[in-house]
Amino acid sequence: MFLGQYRHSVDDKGRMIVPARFRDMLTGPIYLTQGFDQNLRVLPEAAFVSIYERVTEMSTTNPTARQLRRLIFSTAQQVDIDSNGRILIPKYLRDVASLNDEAIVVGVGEALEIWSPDAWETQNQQLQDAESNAERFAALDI
Amino acid sequence: MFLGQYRHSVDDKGRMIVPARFRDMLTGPIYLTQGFDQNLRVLPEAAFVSIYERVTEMSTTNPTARQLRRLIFSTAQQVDIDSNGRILIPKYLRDVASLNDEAIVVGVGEALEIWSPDAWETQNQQLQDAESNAERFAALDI
DNA sequence: GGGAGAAAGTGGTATATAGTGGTTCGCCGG
DNA sequence: CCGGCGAACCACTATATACCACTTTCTCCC
Repeated sequence: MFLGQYRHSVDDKGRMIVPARFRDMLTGPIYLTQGFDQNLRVLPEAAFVSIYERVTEMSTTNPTARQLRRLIFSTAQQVDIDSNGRILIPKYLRDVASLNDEAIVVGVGEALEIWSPDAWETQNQQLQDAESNAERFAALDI
Repeated sequence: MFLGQYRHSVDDKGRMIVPARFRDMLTGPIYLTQGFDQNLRVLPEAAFVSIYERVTEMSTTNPTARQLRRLIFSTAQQVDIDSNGRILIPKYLRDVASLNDEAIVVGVGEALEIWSPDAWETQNQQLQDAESNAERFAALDI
């Protein structure tokens, strides 16, 4: 289970540390994909396969399904953790998320998200809005 | 069952004592999450897992679900009790609850809450207001 | 009621490891 | 054959965590 948030540097080659807490949960193949909110997602094999299956069984004749499929697979990349615990983020994915020299890595349960500090700040503002939270949580009925 | 309230110091590394009364009830994994009122919640495993499952099964393509997932998981952390009976509260969670050098730990039945002294004072004022209590609690029909 | 002992609470220090940056080696292209 | 780019390796620095020692408070026994 991926939890918490971390700030890490991205060097000019696009290398970024995977927070140590997450590393032992990422032993198998890792998939890096474009997220839905100007961010990136890091998926362990199981999570990626489950998305793959759901998207694949969607109708080919549905234009939206085709677009979703393109979005997910054309931007996806299988990456490895190097001997120092880093992954290499391809240039085109860094551009998608506007990553420069720093990134915020966020645990969201079964996956990770990578954000530019600015985008995360904006996102966080929204998340800390107490009133909307009341509505969000109401759906959960905790 | 967690009952009562305690005042404890938080050192500059974010370490805080778990009141001795609560410690033997917190043997398994412990989860620290953001609460609903600028406070933190300490949950035993079972309680957190039930939240995890409900949030995880929500759709990835639903923006509200994504935000809810971020809100809950990015502000959560699995923590351990060290050999001295303390837990380490990550910086971002101390910020959420405005914790500096002291915290109030409150038992609320199946969980604990951690408050900054100021926030607790405000909360306590409300709780001690007998007249509005009568009205508010009447609506609950216990 | 007082004293002693044990447990709870606090703070500091050292060390392992996480994190960062640089350099070299190899491969591919010109 | 030479040059450039990319990837892996290596070494250093910073930080987090685990360990240790001390103080204070509470409880039990005399």
